[in-house]
Amino acid sequence: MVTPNIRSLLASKEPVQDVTVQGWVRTRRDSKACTFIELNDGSCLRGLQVVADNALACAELYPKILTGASVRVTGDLVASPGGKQAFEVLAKNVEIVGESDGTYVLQKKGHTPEFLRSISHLRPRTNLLGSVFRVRSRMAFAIHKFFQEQDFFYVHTPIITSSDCEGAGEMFRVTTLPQGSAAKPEEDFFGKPTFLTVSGQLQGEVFACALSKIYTFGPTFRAENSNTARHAAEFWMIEPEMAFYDLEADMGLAEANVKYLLKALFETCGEELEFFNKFVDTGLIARLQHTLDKPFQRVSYTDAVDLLIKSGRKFEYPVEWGQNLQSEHERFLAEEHFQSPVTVFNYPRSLKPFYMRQNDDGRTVAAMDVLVPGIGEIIGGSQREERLDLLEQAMAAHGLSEENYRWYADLRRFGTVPHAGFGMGFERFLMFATGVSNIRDVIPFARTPGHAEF
RNA sequence: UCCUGAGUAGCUCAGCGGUAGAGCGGGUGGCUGUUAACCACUAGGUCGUAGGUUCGAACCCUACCUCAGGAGCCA
Repeated sequence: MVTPNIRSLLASKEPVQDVTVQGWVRTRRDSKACTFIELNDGSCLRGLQVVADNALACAELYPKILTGASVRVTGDLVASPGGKQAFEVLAKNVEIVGESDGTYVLQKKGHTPEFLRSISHLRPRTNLLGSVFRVRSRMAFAIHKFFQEQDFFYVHTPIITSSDCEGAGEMFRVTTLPQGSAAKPEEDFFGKPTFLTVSGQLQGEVFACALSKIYTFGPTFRAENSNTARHAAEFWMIEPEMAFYDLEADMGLAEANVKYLLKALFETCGEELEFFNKFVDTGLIARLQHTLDKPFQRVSYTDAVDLLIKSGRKFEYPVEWGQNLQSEHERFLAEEHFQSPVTVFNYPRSLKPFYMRQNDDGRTVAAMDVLVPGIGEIIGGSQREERLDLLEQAMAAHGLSEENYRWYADLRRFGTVPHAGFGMGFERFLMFATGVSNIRDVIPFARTPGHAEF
């Protein structure tokens, strides 16, 4: 039996005879002649009010309809005399599909995100997490639309890899050898050391140098012992890679990508946005609208350093050309100076991995980071070094073996082309889009140091 | 990993040296087209764990655990 979801019923313009609706009870209120059940099936934020008369044969069940129970209701969708909803279901019959009891912990009142994290199996039933995960799904779809509409091909890069996207971070080892085994890597399952991928970029470049424009969108893994609200050991990343793109075009695509997603957000998640704006972050909608309306700011790393020095602001970490921009610096740029997302480009060569394209000044590379207010970096990218001699120099300087990266150098040996790409942290984007301040609350089941529940 | 703060009822919190409290949630009863419904009664606690100080510790001290915020690393 397939029954209409609550979203479609609430969208109705007129009464409907004989509907069946199923969902979970959010709350029940008794009245003299009837009981009111607020039903939610996750199809949308709002619930459906069910009015069940005490004269019905099923009335004896009402006391057992506690918060969290699943029920099936048949009745008519009618105009509601109550002020808070246009339509409600006047029940002819109510069945309990699955009971709940007084130990069900979710209440109609608010819960802290910290508590909800401890019940990840129940939290999708809350307004907050339900909204987050509806948004997550729609944004994932919008990402595919954005790239597919521009003739990008979706490439499935490997999860298990033997190559290290140098500079991306610590890797999780994948092995079938018993714990503490003294066996050599050659005796392991793959005959060599293997890891969970930290990035699909290098393999993405392979496909960009064949299909021209590609993107990956999948899980990536970092074994960093990072304990912050912005880091997870398992997260999803979007990584486009484009042949015949320079840094300028790369930055343009990154900015267009963010704007496209925000547009889709406003079009498909209006109800959820209103909810976040009310209960999570009261400045959210204004900030997102502002981001959508105005062009992203761009500033070179060198100009950004000047700007920070001239700001007169006292920073905990000194600002000096050649040093990484610290969180406080990035925050100053995005939140105070530009008050909008800002793309910082042309970073010192010494700070960046081997594959980034050397600029003519000899001391910077064609790298870029997109910084957004409140989150910091959500996108990092670069034009890749397409000149074989310079790539080999860079690999040597980073102590990488020519043997392991021969396939990567081959892309430059045979029909090399300028190309570029970037990586966007999907959860980072979701935090920006929802105002939710902890990455653990935009991932269904978060994996962080010390935690891999469920 | 480092710094700071916090752990009291199922949940959110008050109490901060002298008999363990409220709201919500649960139970019982009442009222009512209700909508964070309302009113009354009721059950529910080794005050994170282990030590210590004190006549007496939820409260002060120490260690550990957990969580949060900030930092580093990054997406």
